[in-house]
Amino acid sequence: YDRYGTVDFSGTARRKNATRETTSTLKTWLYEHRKNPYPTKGEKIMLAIITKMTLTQVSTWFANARRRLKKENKMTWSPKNKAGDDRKDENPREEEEYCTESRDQKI
Amino acid sequence: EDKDPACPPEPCPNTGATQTFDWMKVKRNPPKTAKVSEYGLLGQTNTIRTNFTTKQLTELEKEFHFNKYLTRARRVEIAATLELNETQVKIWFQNRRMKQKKREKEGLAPAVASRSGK
DNA sequence: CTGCTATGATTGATCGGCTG
DNA sequence: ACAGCCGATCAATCATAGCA
Repeated sequence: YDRYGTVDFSGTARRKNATRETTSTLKTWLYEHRKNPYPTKGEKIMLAIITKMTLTQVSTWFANARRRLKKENKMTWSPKNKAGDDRKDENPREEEEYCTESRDQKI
Repeated sequence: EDKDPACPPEPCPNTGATQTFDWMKVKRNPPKTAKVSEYGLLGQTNTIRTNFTTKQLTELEKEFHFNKYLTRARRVEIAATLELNETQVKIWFQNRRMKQKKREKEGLAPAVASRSGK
């Protein structure tokens, strides 16, 4: 459809949410690589096969997941609820003085 | 490499530690589609994602159908006609090419997953 | 049934690398 | 030197799924 020309036409790509197994696989990979959650093309293909998703969907999933995580800056997604327990992240942790890297404001 | 035999349906690692990895700190430069508004200052005219009008998109799409790549001259022409930056036109074409490629690749071999047919 | 949030997809634009 | 392209990713947003 046309990027929001509101041309919605009946039946066009019914976006379906991923199944639990699928998200579980992706989340596991993401967590195990939380230091560098950027799967290579080969890894994406592997994950795509395992989850039966397309390469694009896997890429999109990771892109969205990464952004979400970054936005919340809190890796607390896994359980996110269910049983009791949960939120608990005090400490705004804003230390990290602005490191040295900074955009040289080339005068 | 690769150790993940069981792979329980639940990562459930939660260490509580809200670590912040460097990839999370990556900030991108804000789009600087500077266009110097005719209205003078008024804050940076744009710093945001420009929204192409339907007309502009239609023209761009039409041109794209004509040729996938633009020449400098053509780009200048189009930019002027649509009131866009040459850069915006250039970027639009690049993105459009990538989009097309992706589409082809995908719409031409999605059902590879064995038959499981249904 | 209603409202809201989680999530998949789209797209203008950036980043780094490569090339003519 | 250097601009344009590619591939990947970002960031903001749209639209819908799905649950309270």
